[in-house]
Amino acid sequence: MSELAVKQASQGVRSPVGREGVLDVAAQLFREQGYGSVSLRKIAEAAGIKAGSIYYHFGSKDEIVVAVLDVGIQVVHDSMRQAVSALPEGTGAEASLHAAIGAHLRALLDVSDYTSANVRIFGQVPQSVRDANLPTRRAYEAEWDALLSRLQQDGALKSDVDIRHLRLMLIGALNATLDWFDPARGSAEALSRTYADVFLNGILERQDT
Amino acid sequence: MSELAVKQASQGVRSPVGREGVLDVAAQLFREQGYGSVSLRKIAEAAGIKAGSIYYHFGSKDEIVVAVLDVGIQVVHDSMRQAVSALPEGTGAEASLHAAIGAHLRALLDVSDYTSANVRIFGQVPQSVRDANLPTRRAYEAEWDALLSRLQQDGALKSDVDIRHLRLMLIGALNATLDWFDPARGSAEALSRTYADVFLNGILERQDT
DNA sequence: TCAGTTACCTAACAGTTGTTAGTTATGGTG
DNA sequence: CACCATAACTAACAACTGTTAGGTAACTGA
Repeated sequence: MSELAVKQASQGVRSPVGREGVLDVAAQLFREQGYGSVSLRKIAEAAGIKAGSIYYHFGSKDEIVVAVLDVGIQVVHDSMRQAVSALPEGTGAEASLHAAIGAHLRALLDVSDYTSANVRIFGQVPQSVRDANLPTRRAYEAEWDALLSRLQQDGALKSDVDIRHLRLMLIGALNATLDWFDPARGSAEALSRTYADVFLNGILERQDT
Repeated sequence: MSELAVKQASQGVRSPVGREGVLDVAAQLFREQGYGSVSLRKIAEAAGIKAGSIYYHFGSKDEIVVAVLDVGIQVVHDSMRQAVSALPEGTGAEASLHAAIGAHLRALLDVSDYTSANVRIFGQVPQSVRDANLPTRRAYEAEWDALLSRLQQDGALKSDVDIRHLRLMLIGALNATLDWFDPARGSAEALSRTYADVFLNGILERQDT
């Protein structure tokens, strides 16, 4: 039984788990165990209900997965947009990129089971589920492309780097941290500083200065 | 039926599929479809034999997966080590890193179903299987750490970058290309040039020069 | 009080999974 | 020829999967 299930059981009157409760538990299990080894019965047990009851809230397993994936992108998208738009006007490329990278990493590593579940299981999920999540994904990608294009047009980024490529490389590197990052041994904050510095300035020792 | 199965069937005398044939087919299916949705019956059918027959060559499904994962690392490890050791003595950091990155990307994107299967399914596989693959993995990681340390000791890399972090960031970014790279629309060769340049020099436009 | 809604439960279904035991055909070796 | 290892096959198993139909208890508004 999950914490949620225990909590429910210890209360005299157990309030309904509901659609949201099922979704929360599903996101957590997907993040921890991946898509393939999380069955509806596992989700139900962790939520403190029976498997059949899930069909009161959702029409199919795919419907749950799609919902988790969509929320996962929305959370990181909101986080990133808010962080960037909160910057004072005329903020430089360095600070802008650092803010965006920090927001992405925080959502992924600290804040949201939904976002980490998305990154973890997107490649394991049936094609139809992936397709359903695509529009939400594209919107987030467009946000990044807009930011990077703006910086490039300001002359802050090299004019010969391809924006799409750069975005794929950047987000790919950020998402890969999920495989090894241990929040007990480092902060997402410090990580984002390292990543921003490497991407902005490279790792080569320079003769100038 | 797979190409292999068809090939076998069209020959009058079908030569045995064997352990190797099963492994090849398994690697290809894992690369294409991930771990969860590839059953022993799918592997068997693609190989042109029946599911039960697989147990003549392997003791369990896990044993197949472990074998695929190990070969996948060995291939990319050999490729990378050979590329770097083939360089003339005194080769600079730029060329060394470019060679290593190129070797990794070629193994991942062009050459080996085993390597791409490894990257794709490692995160989907049971803990016990992951553990069995760990020693092989560590050896490859050590090869990278050795290369990066050497470059740093030569004074070519900034002295304040953490080697382990850098390796995780680099390999993470490289492996992430598997999710979107289309060999029909670009070469792994060109990709490795882009990646090496970004990591070495960064994306910031510079005032100097 | 009573009908309606909400949120669950029970029990079963058909299909798929990894795995096993026992059998069979083939080709080389004494 | 008989013998034996190789490499497969058939048929079944128990467990687990997503899913469905029908039932039940508790709260809500009239």
